[in-house]
Amino acid sequence: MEVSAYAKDCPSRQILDRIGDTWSVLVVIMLADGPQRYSALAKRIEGVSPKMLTQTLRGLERDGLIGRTVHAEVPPRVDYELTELGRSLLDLVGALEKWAEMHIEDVQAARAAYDNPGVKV
Amino acid sequence: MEVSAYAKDCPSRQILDRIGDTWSVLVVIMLADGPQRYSALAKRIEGVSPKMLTQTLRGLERDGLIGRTVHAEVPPRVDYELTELGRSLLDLVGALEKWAEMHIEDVQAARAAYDNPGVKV
DNA sequence: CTGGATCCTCATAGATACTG
DNA sequence: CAGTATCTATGAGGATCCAG
Repeated sequence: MEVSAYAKDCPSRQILDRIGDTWSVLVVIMLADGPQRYSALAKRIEGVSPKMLTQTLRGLERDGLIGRTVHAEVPPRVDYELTELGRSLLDLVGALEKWAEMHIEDVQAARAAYDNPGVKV
Repeated sequence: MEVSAYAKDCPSRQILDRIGDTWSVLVVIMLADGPQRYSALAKRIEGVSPKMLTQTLRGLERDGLIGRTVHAEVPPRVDYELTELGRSLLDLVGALEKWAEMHIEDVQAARAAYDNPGVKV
């Protein structure tokens, strides 16, 4: 079997690109608490710029993972919330966190060993 | 709760950065078949440059996900194989593929709808 | 054969300032 | 408030050459 990095139609690749994105997963996790306003997300997700937040939200919205609701008010108010599809993604994120917690020590130990070849040999 | 993109000590973030990497997951999947030579990997993974392949392999090796065996032969021969830790990652990749297969149609439909706002409204 | 070293370029993250 | 417009710099990644 051969694999192609250009197999863009590969489902896994598409999902991987989305969750591999720095901000997407953070936004999804934030929205797990319930609907949030743009400014709330901006505040809670430390280090994100307006540009990246908007870009991330648009991407998630396009993929049908989150919904966007504009309230006709002054001042403007926009709420974002997880769709059913988005919530299903939480299971995957959960599995990822679980694996990470279970194995992170092994990984870090391996890194330490790799970076300090001389020690304890 | 606040999240920080700079929470580099967050296990999930570290794992995400690794599997979000374009080539890492492909290499891991390739190695699921058994030990492989550098040149075999280079051939099977379409589009990867020697530099990126080496870089990816080093990263995976550093994280303890793959093992590297140099055979004292001429011509040189180097085998890569999954470690136990690496194989455990296959479960996670499997979960990801499963989610992707189950929901990719919804995602693609959402994208189509997003990209063609006028249609069927 | 394996892969290190170097150079280059193109994409994009991020900061900042501005607007409906 | 919720973004958009613009700019810059960083760095991921490709191509190439070379060495053990």
